[in-house]
Amino acid sequence: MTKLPPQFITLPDASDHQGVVTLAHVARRAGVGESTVSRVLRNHGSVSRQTREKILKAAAELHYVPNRIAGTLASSTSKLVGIVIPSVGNTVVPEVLAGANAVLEDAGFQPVIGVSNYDPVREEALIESILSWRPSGLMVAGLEHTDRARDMMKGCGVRVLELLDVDGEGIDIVVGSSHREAGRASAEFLLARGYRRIGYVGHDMRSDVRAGKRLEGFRQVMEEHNLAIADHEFSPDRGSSVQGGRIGMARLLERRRNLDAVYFSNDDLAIGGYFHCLENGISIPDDLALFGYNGLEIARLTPQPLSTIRTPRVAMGRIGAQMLLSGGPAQVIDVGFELIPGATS
Amino acid sequence: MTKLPPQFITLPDASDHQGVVTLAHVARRAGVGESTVSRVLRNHGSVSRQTREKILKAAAELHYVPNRIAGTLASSTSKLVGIVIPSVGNTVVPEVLAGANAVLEDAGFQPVIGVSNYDPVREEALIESILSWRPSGLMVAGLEHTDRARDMMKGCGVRVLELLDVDGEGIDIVVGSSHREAGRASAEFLLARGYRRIGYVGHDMRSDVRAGKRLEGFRQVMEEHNLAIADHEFSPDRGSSVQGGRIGMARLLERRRNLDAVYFSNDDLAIGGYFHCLENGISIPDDLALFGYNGLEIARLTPQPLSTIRTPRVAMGRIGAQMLLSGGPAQVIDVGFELIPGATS
DNA sequence: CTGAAAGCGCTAACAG
DNA sequence: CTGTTAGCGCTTTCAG
Repeated sequence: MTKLPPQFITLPDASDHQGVVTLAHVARRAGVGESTVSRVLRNHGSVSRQTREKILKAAAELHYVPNRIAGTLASSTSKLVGIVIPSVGNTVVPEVLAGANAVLEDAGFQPVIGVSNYDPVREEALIESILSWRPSGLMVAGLEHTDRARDMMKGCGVRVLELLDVDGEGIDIVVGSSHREAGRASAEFLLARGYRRIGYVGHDMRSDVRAGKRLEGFRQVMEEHNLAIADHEFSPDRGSSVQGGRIGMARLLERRRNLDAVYFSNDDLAIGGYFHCLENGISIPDDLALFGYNGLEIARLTPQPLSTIRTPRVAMGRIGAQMLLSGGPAQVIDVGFELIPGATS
Repeated sequence: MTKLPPQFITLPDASDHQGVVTLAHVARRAGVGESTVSRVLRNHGSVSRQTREKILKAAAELHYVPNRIAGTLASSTSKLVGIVIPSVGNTVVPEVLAGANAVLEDAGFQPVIGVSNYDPVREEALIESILSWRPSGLMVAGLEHTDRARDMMKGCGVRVLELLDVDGEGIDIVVGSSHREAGRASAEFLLARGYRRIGYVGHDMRSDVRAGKRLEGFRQVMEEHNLAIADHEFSPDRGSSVQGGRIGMARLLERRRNLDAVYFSNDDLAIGGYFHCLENGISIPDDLALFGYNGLEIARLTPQPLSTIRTPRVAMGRIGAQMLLSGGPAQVIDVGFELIPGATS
């Protein structure tokens, strides 16, 4: 129907090193049609050995780099996966990311990431922004999102993976562990060892919902034993911080000298608390027991390994990514956790 | 366990189309041309208040999410920035990333990342892969790359930022600090304090070139004083590891009981070594001095803060990203480093 | 096995 | 201020 005046049809000159090399350049240089080049470059469809080699040679000579933007638009199948993480500094996130990334890479996917900084509103904006790149999957942390964020994730026709937590309602695929149960297990462990006057050192609960769930579980068990957390101290920091644990610990002990155990919202804080004890000659676990969460490498290598709970973080990322790409049904996978009794309790 | 919502497609007024809402739908619904919609949605060009609102309303009603893939192709200006990092687990990378990400986000850019795992060949592949998304900038770690990787970065017409190191020749923009100088400064510091029998505990030098440069600088100074590193131990781990430092330290001391100081390739290893000493009653710094590299938070919060060198990592990422986006000339920025005398030397 | 042609959804001149 | 019209570079029928 529409025809271009012949004089406007200027096939790109293969020897033209100015603009970017396109598939058309390769085609022209190899003396074949564009579609054939496309077939060869994607290893799709059958092409004679001869032309294939001709094309490969031309592409190499021209230093051709395919334009995936164009490819994605044309095929409307993207090799992009969106990832929204709460933070990069956190020790947990990198491990989950590493597991996921390994799978994604093997499958030829490229992650587009956004960092929400534990802010749901920011997360919402990032999700929208990332969705506009038309990824074929989206990974987010946790189950708590703004209403609009949930709506977008539900309605965008893209597979969604929610990681790290199973306590709540998911959108599509959920891979994580129960933080409430982890909190319960921690309390049960400490109580079984005879500790009764237990304090808590945590960080900002509003931003780290999962730490809040652990505390909730911990409290539940205490109440079931007609006990309560003796005192608590919250570090103002968002997320983990050794310094926060150190200070929180100092403050807590200043107020309560009779505690026999302290439960920390995570290992970073616990290590801070541990250092405080080391420095102040507080004997562990005799004077005071410590319990963390995460199972960080460093916490297992201190002179006295920290009692803590570990989750299979790398596996979480791996499994999640596999499910995201596999096209299976929506489901929840609880990867569980492992309580590691250390020398601090 | 859970079931997939029966249908994703929620198009309030999908009179004639299947699939996702496009700009054309919005245009039709608002009764205007596509280009007008485009103008409004991008806040570009002038549109009457009336039609603008009509369009915004239509877009909202249809839950329109723009397709940036199409936009990028059409305008051939991408809001993607490629980032290739050696690892996610490393403490250094997240901080640089955080600095860079803050700038990128403010400017509306989305990072596409790849993890090379300290493997130059993998890095090369990632660079090619990421370049195929036609980003408007590319950030990589360090100055050492395969020849082909360098060629691609030079020839792709995209601004390139090399981070973390300035000892060598850069491609375009370089933001980092001198590792050789850091190594030299470390040696000078230890020598000035009177230490002479100095051992070294490091990790795989071939993968972490920058650690190798530090060691080189350290050795230079030793030689200038007619001294040599007494003994060394290499952890097989790629990158940092507390465990590696612990084991390396143990092995080193087994062989050499007369050392008076140990230089570590980074703080993670140094902390491992420190823990070994704590546990084995080795008095620091009287029996043995320790020196690291990185200035990690945790290394400054141990009962005895570690002597180490710190670089402005977040600032590095920030400055680098700013330069990458600003369109300025190619240049090298040495952000310097700070030697932090701790209590371990 | 290969090429021609019709878009993918959006932007960017141009006209009006 | 607004619509029309070509493409962006690639994939994908669909003929040959």
